[in-house]
Amino acid sequence: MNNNESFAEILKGLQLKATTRRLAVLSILSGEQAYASPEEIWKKLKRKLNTIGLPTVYRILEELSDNGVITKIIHPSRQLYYYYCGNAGHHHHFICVSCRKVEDLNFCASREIENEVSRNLKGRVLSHILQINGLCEPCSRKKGAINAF
Amino acid sequence: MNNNESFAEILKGLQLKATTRRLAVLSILSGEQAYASPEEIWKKLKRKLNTIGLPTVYRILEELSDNGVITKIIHPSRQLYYYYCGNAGHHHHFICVSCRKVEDLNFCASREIENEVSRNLKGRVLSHILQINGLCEPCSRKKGAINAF
DNA sequence: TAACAAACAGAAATCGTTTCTATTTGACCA
DNA sequence: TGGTCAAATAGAAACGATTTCTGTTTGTTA
Repeated sequence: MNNNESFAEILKGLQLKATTRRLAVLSILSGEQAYASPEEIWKKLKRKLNTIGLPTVYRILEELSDNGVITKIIHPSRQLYYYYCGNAGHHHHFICVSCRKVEDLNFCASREIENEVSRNLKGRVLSHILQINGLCEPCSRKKGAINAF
Repeated sequence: MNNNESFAEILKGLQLKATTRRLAVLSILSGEQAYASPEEIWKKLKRKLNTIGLPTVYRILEELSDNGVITKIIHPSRQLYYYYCGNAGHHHHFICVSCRKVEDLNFCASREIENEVSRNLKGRVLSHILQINGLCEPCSRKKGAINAF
């Protein structure tokens, strides 16, 4: 239960109680290879815990996302996806409009954005979303399906 | 009715009938200084037309957006905003998390994105969303309201 | 262990968006 | 210019993701 201990410390640092639900959410997200919707996460949680409500999952994901423990991304068909980014660092995503696979991108333009905003708008950047929609390599070989959304 | 004539031509080019509703939507969006939600646009339309349904507005916005006549942007609180981009060219947006004002940014990283995606993922870029969330200059002077969403 | 605030379950509400069906409108042609 | 037909629309209803609400349970701290 090494993981659970470190998760408990993360939560403690955020002044959040280390509850069974929160630890279970972190445990599932950290084992996730890709992205998952609140509902998908909820379904996996139900296998581990006797009971857990979908509203609870939403609340926990929101808390963790607000605190930068996980990241929320915007999928074009408007469901929200989350992923664990504990030590992955800030990066962006490529979403295939055909098969809906999500891939990581190393590219980040945060410095240019920061410059542009402070120079021209005199505003303050809190966060940014960069998301690329396109066709992944396998899908780009196939025909059709470009207007998937 | 100069505008209406050119709007009619745009629609004709897209093989869409130049209906009263579509022309009215284009007329309103082209006069919009900022961004508007489907519902806001609908409310303005109701002043001009005796009847128009909200589903009709959604459908028209979707059609125009699909055809690149207008652009859809994603607001963090998940409402969709649209703006007329007839001759404005491709650009991105800064959204103030406090007052929700939307400002244009000249910055665009499309070349870097293109490079990154074709080199590392061997995929094909169709579109991208870059959206910066932060505090606009007036709001950054005020206190609080950072966690507006 | 007791006490209290925080977290939670489950039901229900909310709200943006979409679907469905009957009716109307615009484009084309005689 | 009027007739015809497919496209477009109104209005009601459905949908589905997310949030709110209330009473109950859980974790923390002393």
